[in-house]
Amino acid sequence: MAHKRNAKDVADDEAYLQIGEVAERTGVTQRTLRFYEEKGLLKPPTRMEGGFRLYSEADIRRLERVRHLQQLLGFPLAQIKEMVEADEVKMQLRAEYRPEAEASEKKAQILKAIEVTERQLELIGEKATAIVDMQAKLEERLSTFHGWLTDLEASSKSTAKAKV
Amino acid sequence: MAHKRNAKDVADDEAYLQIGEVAERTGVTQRTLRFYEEKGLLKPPTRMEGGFRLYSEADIRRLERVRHLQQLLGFPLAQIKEMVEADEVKMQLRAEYRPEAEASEKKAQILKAIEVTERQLELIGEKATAIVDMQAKLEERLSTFHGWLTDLEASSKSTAKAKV
DNA sequence: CCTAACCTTGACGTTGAGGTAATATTGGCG
DNA sequence: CGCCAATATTACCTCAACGTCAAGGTTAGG
Repeated sequence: MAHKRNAKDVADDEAYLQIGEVAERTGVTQRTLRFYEEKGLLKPPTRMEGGFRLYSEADIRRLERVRHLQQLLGFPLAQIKEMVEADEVKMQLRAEYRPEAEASEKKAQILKAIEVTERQLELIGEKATAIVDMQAKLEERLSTFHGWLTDLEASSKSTAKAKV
Repeated sequence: MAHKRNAKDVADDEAYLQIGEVAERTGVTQRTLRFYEEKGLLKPPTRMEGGFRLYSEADIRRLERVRHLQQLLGFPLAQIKEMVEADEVKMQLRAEYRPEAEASEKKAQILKAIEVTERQLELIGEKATAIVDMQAKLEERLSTFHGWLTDLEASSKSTAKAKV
């Protein structure tokens, strides 16, 4: 009940997935995948001759980072794009990091990565403190309520005692 | 350059503000104020005979809670509405809390408040952990990069020494 | 070669969160 | 009073982030 199948031609093997499979596996609609690509959140995947998109595991990991950022942090896609791109740069760096490379060049790259990371931290920072504050406030209120409750039970018990 | 003025009639005095003043004071546009009202995020303020809106300090505090939730946490207005309403319920409770009231009734109210608060915590909880995790991960990476940097400087220094 | 299932691009629709414009009232100083 | 800034209401516009067709190309088993 499915004519699709092994779409491995590009570099042969490597387990590429078509858009439908990705959609099913990740819960993201095909429309959204194309949309994200259009918006630059996902880089254009490789294609078969016919034009069918073929997603690599790396593509899927990227997609999942996007979704994570979007769902849990609720940032606008433009910002998410920034962050994912920054991530990509850092990955790049990690991969290319060889102690034998030219020192000055490496230093520049690392400085860039530091800059990018600091920017990301900045973006997240205020939200983080805000949300943690909020959480604390709510927990405090909750315990206040629980306090009232136990007060209440204590007094009702003493009332009961008095009646007996 | 402004014909507005003391709009105190309702219960006389109390320092009500017209929409324009609220807009200026809070940085929220008039359109947004009306929009929030329409969406139930703000309760309809009192009006003058002519229909001009008059906002109380309480109205403004509510507005500021809304903005806080929206800007810093980025929740959709529907959820913000939920939360603000819940807050209102809790405030109500706090105000009405008199140890002399009927015990069973009070208990029910407190239980309600606890339920509402727990719901809010639930909404926030996962976001909180996610964002804090994220922050931690970024900070870890940052220190990794700094580590690389100091490694680099150390080795360049030793190279220099060797040359001398 | 046929055909079912899958995919492509393109265009238009929708919902959330407001902005902008037009027209009608209102409020209060001179 | 008369004027005119401030408001109210109504209606349409925008932008983001997709949803939903429509019309046709692609893939691969039979």
